[in-house]
Amino acid sequence: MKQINARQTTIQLAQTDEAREKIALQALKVACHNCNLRELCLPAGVAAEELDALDDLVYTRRKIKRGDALYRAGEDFDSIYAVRSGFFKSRVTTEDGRDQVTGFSMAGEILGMDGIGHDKHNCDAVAIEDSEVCTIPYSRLEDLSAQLPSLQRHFHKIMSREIVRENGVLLLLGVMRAEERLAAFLLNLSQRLSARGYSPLEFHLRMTREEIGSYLGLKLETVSRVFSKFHADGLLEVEQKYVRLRDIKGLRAIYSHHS
Amino acid sequence: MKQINARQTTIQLAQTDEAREKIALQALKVACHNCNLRELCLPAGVAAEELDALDDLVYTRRKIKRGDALYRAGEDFDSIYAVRSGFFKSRVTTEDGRDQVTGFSMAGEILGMDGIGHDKHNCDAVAIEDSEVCTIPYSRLEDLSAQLPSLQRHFHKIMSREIVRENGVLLLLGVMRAEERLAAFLLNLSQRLSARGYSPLEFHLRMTREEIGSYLGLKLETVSRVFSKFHADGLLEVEQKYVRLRDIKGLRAIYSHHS
DNA sequence: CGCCAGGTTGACACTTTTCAAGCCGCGTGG
DNA sequence: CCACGCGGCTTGAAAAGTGTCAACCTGGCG
Repeated sequence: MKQINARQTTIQLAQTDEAREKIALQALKVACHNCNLRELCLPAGVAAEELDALDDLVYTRRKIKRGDALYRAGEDFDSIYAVRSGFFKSRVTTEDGRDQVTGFSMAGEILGMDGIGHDKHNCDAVAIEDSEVCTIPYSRLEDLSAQLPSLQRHFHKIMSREIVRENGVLLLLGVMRAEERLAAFLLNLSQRLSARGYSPLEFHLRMTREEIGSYLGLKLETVSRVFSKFHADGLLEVEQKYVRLRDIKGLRAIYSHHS
Repeated sequence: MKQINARQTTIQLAQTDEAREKIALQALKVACHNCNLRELCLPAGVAAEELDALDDLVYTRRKIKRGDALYRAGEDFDSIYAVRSGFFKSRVTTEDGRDQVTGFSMAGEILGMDGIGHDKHNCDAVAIEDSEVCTIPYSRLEDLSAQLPSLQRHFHKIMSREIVRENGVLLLLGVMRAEERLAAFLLNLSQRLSARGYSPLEFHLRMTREEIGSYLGLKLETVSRVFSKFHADGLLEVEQKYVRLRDIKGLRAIYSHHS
């Protein structure tokens, strides 16, 4: 209903520049309830009859070129982002310039929640391939989630899951050895790709060895060596960025049995 | 206003057992607007005239003995908790039993947000000294924050800050060396104690070397050695759990200059 | 008063890093 | 279309940092 009203408005104004711009925005605008990422993204759990209201939430998509930042640490926060397509890394940096990749984000995942607490972003989000995001103005999300309990509930879940995810990475960095870390990383990637309809057994890594290493708290040479060892042990095949998992159970054993 | 109504109700029922229990609850009940932790805790940022409504939120305090768990991984989630007094550690555990302390919580800090995402707690919260918490039923928090924008906003900030805090720990575990980790830990502790009116320069560690090590991704022997080295370098005095920081700038230099 | 958890210190082992050399493959420009 | 260059990857050898194991100390509690 709201959508129809919006369309009428743009038709009324169709003669002006402002209107042309508005039409362009309309074209860009993605109805969440038509989006194939619906079940993975912010609208998951929002009642179908309330989905229309979400169209007020997502105004614009934005394309980010490989290597460019969606946002950087220190920038003012005003929106969170849903990844439409592509791949991002998030990273934090020490005063003296060393950095740590804190996560990789793929389609349907939400970025930018680090900015809410202090109205400034705390980390960089960098596209590691050409990507597209939906921009969700935070003030609007606040308003809307006060009205839609299911949206509020799901947004809380998304933030909480980010905390849980980071707990997992802490475990990785705090107690696991190099082989366990890489096994955990590959299994996690496999599971998430699988949830998006890709093969869980073979995929292209979008990130470099250095980025994997930064995420896992290892140097790129160590990552490379562990890949080679996994290959030698018949657990996987690896050729540059292409990976084929040959023995998922073997990988799982490494990751959970402490060698 | 709501508080007065509640009191009247208890008086009406004062003859029954049920009522006696209710009176006990009333006595336990802490009005957030009388709590000296107000500015650090969930009510921070909630408008004064709305503080009364928070009394509906916090029903009960609960005492937790040193060594006991406030909640454990896998338990059903239904409340978050505000630390009234005492000290907690949070920890996650691998399948094969190794564990990682993910944080220490002191008065005014919020625990349990890991449970929202999957309706189960993801980690253990264990008191490391006799402690007391305010129980905040999550369903009530949801309802109330839909009505009080300032509460919603502040709760989001608290969750976001937890994400930011964990980003910091990731940096610690991912790129820092033992001395930097311990320096960062001590400076963080000093700052938080200072915010609570304690001396930033001398304090008692509530946790063992092993717990510090688990948090920092180090073995207890390494923690002990680094303490000894800091002492030898004139940065601090340490005697068992008592610590006196002698050279804050020196500690900061270690933590930020990568020596 | 004695026991025991918690802490310190030393010697040695092991994992991961560092430094170095060389290879591969992709994209650009001639 | 091919040659070239460079980022990204692999591998080796040596070094560094932290872990492991063990002995001993200390202080608080029963």
